[in-house]
Amino acid sequence: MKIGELARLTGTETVTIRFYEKRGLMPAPARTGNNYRTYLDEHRERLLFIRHCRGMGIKLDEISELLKYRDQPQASCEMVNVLIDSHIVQVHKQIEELQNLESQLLQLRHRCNQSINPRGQAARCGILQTLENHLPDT
Amino acid sequence: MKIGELARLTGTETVTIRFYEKRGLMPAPARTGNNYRTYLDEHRERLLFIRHCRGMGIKLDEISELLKYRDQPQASCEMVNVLIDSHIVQVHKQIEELQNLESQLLQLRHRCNQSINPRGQAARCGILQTLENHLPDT
DNA sequence: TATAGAGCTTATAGTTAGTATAAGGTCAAG
DNA sequence: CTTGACCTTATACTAACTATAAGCTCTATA
Repeated sequence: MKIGELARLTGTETVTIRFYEKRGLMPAPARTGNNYRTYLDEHRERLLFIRHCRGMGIKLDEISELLKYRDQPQASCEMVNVLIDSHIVQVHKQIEELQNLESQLLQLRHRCNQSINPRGQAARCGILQTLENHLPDT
Repeated sequence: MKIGELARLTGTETVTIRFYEKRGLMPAPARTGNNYRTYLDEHRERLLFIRHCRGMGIKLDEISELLKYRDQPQASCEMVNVLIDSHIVQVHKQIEELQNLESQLLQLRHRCNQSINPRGQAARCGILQTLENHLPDT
């Protein structure tokens, strides 16, 4: 199949497929006489694997790692667990940081002080003043 | 003060200060005879404003917007509210997406199947198999 | 047969918010 | 007089694409 069909089958942009090839995630496929890339089923499976990983937020470098294990069935899969575990920790940290940020933003938003700034002048904007002097709560 | 002192006072790298200048967030300051940048208190205040915004995850383009209102005290501050509100919505969406991702990752992790793959061979790795075929739960 | 449109090819630049590196000028202290 | 800290500029790199340009190939239709 040509790159367009592979793209359709996997929900991937053709440019992204070529990008993965340049990054070494996808092998350079055979070419037809007119220099078009031709893909086989194994390419589609590999690409789906990559896209599933991306859907989990796994980085391309880490996906390269995973592909190595996928390519060597006899290898130990211990590192796969390690990789996923550290990814989980990372995602959890991100969530906590964003929750923190959200509560700070909500506090900042409450500084709007519409009551004492009825004309809505920037000079008396409680939000701008807060950003000027310090972060809320600190 | 020179750039190094400004950097120390605001907890910003000197390169970042120059970067903000190039991006138009910080004005080009006066230069001494030896071509060193010289900053005043108003520069320090502006930079702190920027850093506080960055601490809230606000993008540089949005900070440029906020600085415009900061520079025009008579202007309406309505857009400030709008900007912060949309940022809050955005952060909330990110949190929800990451929570979704986390639960998917946890499910993936449970596919490890140590029991039926005691040697830990990649060929029987439940995680790799799951990534191969589909995302967990879908 | 000419041409329009879809699809393929490559290369390059832009996105975010810096960070890293190189190569060089300035200043104070030892 | 040289060492070290500090300043200057410019360029390239990060992640994972996306956008753009310029050009080739194939098929269908006028």
